[in-house]
Amino acid sequence: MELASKYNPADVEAKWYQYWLDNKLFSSKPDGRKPYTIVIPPPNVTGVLHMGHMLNNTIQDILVRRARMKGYNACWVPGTDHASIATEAKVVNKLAGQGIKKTDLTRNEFLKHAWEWTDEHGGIILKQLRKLGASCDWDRTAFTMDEKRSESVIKVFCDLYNKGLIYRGVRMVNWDPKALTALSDEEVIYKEENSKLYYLRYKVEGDAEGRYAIVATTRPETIMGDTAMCINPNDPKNEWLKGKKVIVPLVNRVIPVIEDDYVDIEFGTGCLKVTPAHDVNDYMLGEKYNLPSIDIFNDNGTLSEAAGLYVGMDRFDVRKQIEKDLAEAGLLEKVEAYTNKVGCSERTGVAIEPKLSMQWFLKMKHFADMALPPVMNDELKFYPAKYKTTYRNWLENIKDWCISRQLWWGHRIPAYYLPEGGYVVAETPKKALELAREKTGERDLTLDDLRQDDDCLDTWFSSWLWPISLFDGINNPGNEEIKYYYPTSDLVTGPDIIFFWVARMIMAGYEYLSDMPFKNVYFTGIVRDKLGRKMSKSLGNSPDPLDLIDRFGADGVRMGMMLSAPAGNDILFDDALCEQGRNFNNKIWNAFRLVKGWQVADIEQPEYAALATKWFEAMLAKTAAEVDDLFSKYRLSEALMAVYKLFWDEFSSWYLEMVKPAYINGEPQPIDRATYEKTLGFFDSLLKLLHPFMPFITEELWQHLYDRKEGESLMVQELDIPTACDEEIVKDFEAVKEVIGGIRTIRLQKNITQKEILELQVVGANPVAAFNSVIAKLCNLTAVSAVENKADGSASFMVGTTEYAVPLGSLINVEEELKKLEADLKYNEGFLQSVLKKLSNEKFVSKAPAAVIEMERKKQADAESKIAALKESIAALKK
RNA sequence: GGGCGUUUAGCUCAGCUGGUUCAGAGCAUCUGCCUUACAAGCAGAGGGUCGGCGGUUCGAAUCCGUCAACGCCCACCA
Repeated sequence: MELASKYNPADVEAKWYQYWLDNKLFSSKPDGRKPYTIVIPPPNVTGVLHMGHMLNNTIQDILVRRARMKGYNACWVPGTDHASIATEAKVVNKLAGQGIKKTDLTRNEFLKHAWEWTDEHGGIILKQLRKLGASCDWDRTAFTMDEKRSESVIKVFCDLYNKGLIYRGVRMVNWDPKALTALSDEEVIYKEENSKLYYLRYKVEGDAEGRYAIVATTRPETIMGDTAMCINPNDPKNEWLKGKKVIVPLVNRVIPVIEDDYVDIEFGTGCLKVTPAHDVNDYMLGEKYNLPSIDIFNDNGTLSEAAGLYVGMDRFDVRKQIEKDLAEAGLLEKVEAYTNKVGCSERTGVAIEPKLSMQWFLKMKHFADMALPPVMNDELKFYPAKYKTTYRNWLENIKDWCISRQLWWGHRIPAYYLPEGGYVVAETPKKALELAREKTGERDLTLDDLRQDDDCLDTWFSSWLWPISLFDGINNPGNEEIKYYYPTSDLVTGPDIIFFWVARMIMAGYEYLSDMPFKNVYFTGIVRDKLGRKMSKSLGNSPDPLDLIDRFGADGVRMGMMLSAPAGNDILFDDALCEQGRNFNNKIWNAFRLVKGWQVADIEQPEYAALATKWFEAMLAKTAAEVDDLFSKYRLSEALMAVYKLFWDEFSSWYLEMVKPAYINGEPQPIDRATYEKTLGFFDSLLKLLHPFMPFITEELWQHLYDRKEGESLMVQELDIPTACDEEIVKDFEAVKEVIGGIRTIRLQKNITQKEILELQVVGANPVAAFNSVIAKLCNLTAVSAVENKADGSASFMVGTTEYAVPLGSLINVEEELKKLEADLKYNEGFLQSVLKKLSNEKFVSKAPAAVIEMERKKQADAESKIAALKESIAALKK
């Protein structure tokens, strides 16, 4: 078999992915094994893959593949989210490009366009995930708006309504004037903004002296909605305003001065304008003091007829204009620069307008009470655990969830209004009609008499059911799949959606299955560029994942993602990491070429090879145990690093070099069968350990390792490497490595090539005598001999307390050697001094534990013996 | 305003139930090698008073206090 000297991922990745698909290796059905389940955080249906997805899905795939190889029935369920606002905005934009306004379309016409868009762009992202190697069970691919999921959502809405947990009412909500819909509190992002604080003059009605109160506001454009001015009753400087009435500037409306200690005496002038329709706090004051409420805005953020002034102008244009007009009218005291936080829509970015409107809400207290304890007591674990605090904070201050959206793309609220007022809530129009007839007592009511609510539900109202609805657990409670796969095992997601999604899934889980939706949550970090900046389109610092895969191979990119992605820490992404991944692939590839290139013969196994296999077996066990442990702690990048070092350093640089057959007269020698078989076995184990991280190259090599049958695959092999490790040989071998390193250093310093054969002398007892054959092979030695005194003219070094010497005859430079030895001696004497100082400290000796003191004594003894040996060497050189 | 987190080698991080696994890893750097698997490589080497200060202790990267810088989350100060 001929293999190229460089690994080419493009040659094999598509082939093996298709092979896995053809053999249905990703598919999962309930059986007698233990389940391991992950539900994908559903990406937006029309989205494209970005680096965050790469990280997230690489982690999920690693977990799933590992679980599969550990004997679990692994099931990774893929799907997409309809992303109500985002998708509707895209469709509206697209239609606008064709000169079509949404308002010109009927609901059904619009939905037709939206579905067309979805069918056209939908699922691209899932196709892209295949390039990454994602081992999802694609037959299970779901969509939050497909039939089963939609049915689940409607069912749950009705159920919660019937339980009295959903109510409808007029409340102050976050209004997005661009998307023209209400938003939940979580969808509002507060951004710091450099704005201005305007000081306005409110003249006091009937004041002979023409006095005025000064009100500081950031929103002068809302004065048309003012229905009161408020002062703090305990504010002496505004005492004179008590009981007075003031005149709203420009508007000339007379409004009362009310008193409430909500007002901060220190802020501005201590006078607050009250605009109940456009500020949450003002709304509260309005309710308390029964103030009228004047809604001066249209839904799109322009001023309404009710404003009286500036009608039809945009709110921000009005702010500029009214500043001028106020100044001209002499009603603007001053303007100060001011930084404040402005709530913006998460999706459209525009400033949120608090707005009174009729919406549907879900009572959250009930859910919060269920969802908090399991996380706090670690039944449901968060990695990293610090997010428990964040979680608790939110749940302890939970507010009702505004679940209605004034959008068409989504699950339409199953509420039906009756001709005479009132409404019924039902899963289907037919059931609604029955209920309506019951409720009204009118038997001849028809469907045409009922009008379904126009709003649809918040996207998250469907995603919160995801771990349940994917297994149809809402529509078919207790079905075989939900019983088998639920609760799922791990959830991998970003901390940015801990409230939106994670918390709410936990709530839904306890509400509908009385159990957690997943056992562990792994929060990934945010992918940033190497300068620590967030990846964004506008900065242009986000690489195209598919381009990266082309350049480095999927395995290389996967490794690049994982190398610096400890749970919860942001990852600073750098192409160089993928390059490291690619290089590693090449290393694996070449090691394989070496091994498969050997001629095998039925000859006796050399002693060094027997030792090498015994040692590597121990290293393999040790690393397998370490990797198990790291996986149990979700420290995946460290697990990868452990395997990386095992393969590159221990296997390639040490083991293969030890067992590699020599060349004689330019002719490669065969390897003995025993070592060869062992080596293939090691390779097999290494491929298993590596497979979850880099599935493609490992499958390719595994298929070449032995003759495989059609349909066989590494991805379903059992990862069953023994973890019992021979610690003794591992420890001994560390010393062997040091001895070999010592000799290599001598070769380098003295410019002696590897081809020149040397001799090694061990002064006194040789603690690593058992490994002489290994040392001789790797260092090209004639012999390793134990001596009383080393030969004259030799270069020496110490490992532990043993001195090793390489006789070099005339090659040795006495001056240089002396210098080196004396420096060594000086260091050891200094070290001994510090140890002695410690040991002569009475407090230390009396208080430190015996084991620690024993350790110090051993240090002392070792240092003393080293010093003696060094002195001897120096004396010998000097004579 | 409240809460959380971070600060260790040039970079990214581990170590933080106090003591030879305590000063580590990978990458980068430097030196020597185109040695018959691999220059996307091999063999070596250098590099940090563990953010500052103070305390506890025989002993502190590790525990306590404090200051500083950076980051994140939450909150109705107009």
